[in-house]
Amino acid sequence: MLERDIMGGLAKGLMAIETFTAERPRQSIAEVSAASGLDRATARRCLLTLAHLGYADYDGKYFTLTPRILRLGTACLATMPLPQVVQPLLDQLSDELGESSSVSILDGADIVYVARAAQRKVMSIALMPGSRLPAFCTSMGRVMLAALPEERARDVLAAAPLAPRTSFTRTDPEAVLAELSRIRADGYALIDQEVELGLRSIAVPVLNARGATVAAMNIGVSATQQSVADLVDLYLPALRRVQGELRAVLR
Amino acid sequence: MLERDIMGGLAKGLMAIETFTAERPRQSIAEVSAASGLDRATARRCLLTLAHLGYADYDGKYFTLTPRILRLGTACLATMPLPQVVQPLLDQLSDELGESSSVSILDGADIVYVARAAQRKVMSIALMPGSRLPAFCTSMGRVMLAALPEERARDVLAAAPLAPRTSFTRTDPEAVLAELSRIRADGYALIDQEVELGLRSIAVPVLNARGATVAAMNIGVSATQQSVADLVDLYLPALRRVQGELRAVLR
DNA sequence: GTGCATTTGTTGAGATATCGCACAAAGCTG
DNA sequence: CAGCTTTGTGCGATATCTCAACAAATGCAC
Repeated sequence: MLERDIMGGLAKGLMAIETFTAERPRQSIAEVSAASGLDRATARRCLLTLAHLGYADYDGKYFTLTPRILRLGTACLATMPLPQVVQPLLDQLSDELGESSSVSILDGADIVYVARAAQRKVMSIALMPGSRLPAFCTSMGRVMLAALPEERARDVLAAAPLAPRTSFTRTDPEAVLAELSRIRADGYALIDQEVELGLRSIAVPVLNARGATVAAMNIGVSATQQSVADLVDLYLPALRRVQGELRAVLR
Repeated sequence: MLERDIMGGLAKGLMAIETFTAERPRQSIAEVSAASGLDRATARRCLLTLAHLGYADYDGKYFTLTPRILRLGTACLATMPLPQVVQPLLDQLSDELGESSSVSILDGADIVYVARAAQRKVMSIALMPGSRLPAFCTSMGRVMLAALPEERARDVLAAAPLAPRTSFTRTDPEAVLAELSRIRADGYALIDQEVELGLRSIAVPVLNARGATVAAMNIGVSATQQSVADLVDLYLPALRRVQGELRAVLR
């Protein structure tokens, strides 16, 4: 923390918050200290401050985050015009095709769902706005990686370990990079059971009026019911249509 | 900030983050300073810290929050077993009735949506997990207020100004308190266009195995299509059924 | 249980960083 | 260019951080 104009206390507090995950929803002072690398005394003061402000609960031993924490994130979700704009279009698209569709944005090596219209349950995990998946093995993630300068995409792929999620997952960065250049040429990405067995998905970029990629939009289908060719023949045209509608609306 | 073990820097930073709303997605240093009450120099350091950590973007003039902020909240969302548990039941309920249903929890004087299965668009505003509405005028909010000790509910109603959202909104705390005792007796809450014109809604508490109210679940319908009697006759039984299923599952 | 080793929560003091104020610099506007 | 608003920057006062020590709690072997 030697840089001027950087507040160490804020950075440490946010680090402490991020140590709370689905696997560790309740943590003691020492656990937060170990997970964050903060001194126990510092972790303790962060947590007491969070409790004092209502962002955390404290039972004398363990801390848990309260829903108040969500205010920090929702300000950002509400900030983005995207969810409001795309939700009705997504609903319509999903109804029309009878399949789930979603819009997500890129955050580092993850995609973050910002809107979703679900139909049947193809996936085992429940996706909702705010949910995250790795970018490298998802159709939407690859679309957004393809929109980055090649060097940036390479950095993202090098930073994460590319953990396989199924036997189909491509884990070689070079193979993914090659796929990205195909995506750039074709304007869409297609994955076949790389995220989850039985799930195929096709995605296109969501472009703004200036042609910049601001998000990605996909349709996910059951591998047992739809072939790869179906995805391109049946669903790509619909995605392209909504892509055009969105492009006209987004500033 | 004279209290021991309270970190002023963290508190100030979180305040700065909370000044970002849907109405003010992009803010300058002076705007954040004015909105938060922080000194400009302090607001500047907070914002630069957030930008340095990747929680905010800075174009030299305006700051915007990045999706990275969502990590803080998603840890909490993922923490709660509720969303994953209720989503499938909510989907089924919503399909069966052809109406939107939601589950929310109480945070202070607000309800926070944690899961939602949307059908037609009755409401003008888009609701999604993380969205907030005032508790006093919503069916789910009243269900959860009714579950509090009377004194706590009185505090909540006294703290907020009870701003009317439509001409139907009840803004007298005593009237709402009387309604709460009716809700305690009947086990459900019903609102008629108090949140938005044309919207009626009925809600029941989501109880855990020990009978404690952990959330609320509702169904919202168009006032032009469903009478108040319909809500009780047609939809309450379905809500009660799901309530029972949930109670068996929730620890 | 008892004794011992380890972990955890808390407290204190010096070193260090931040806060808020005042002022300088830089844009805007007419 | 004057007047106003906003942003950037030293500086003393003040609060926090780090590190250590210590007490309480916990775990464990027997």
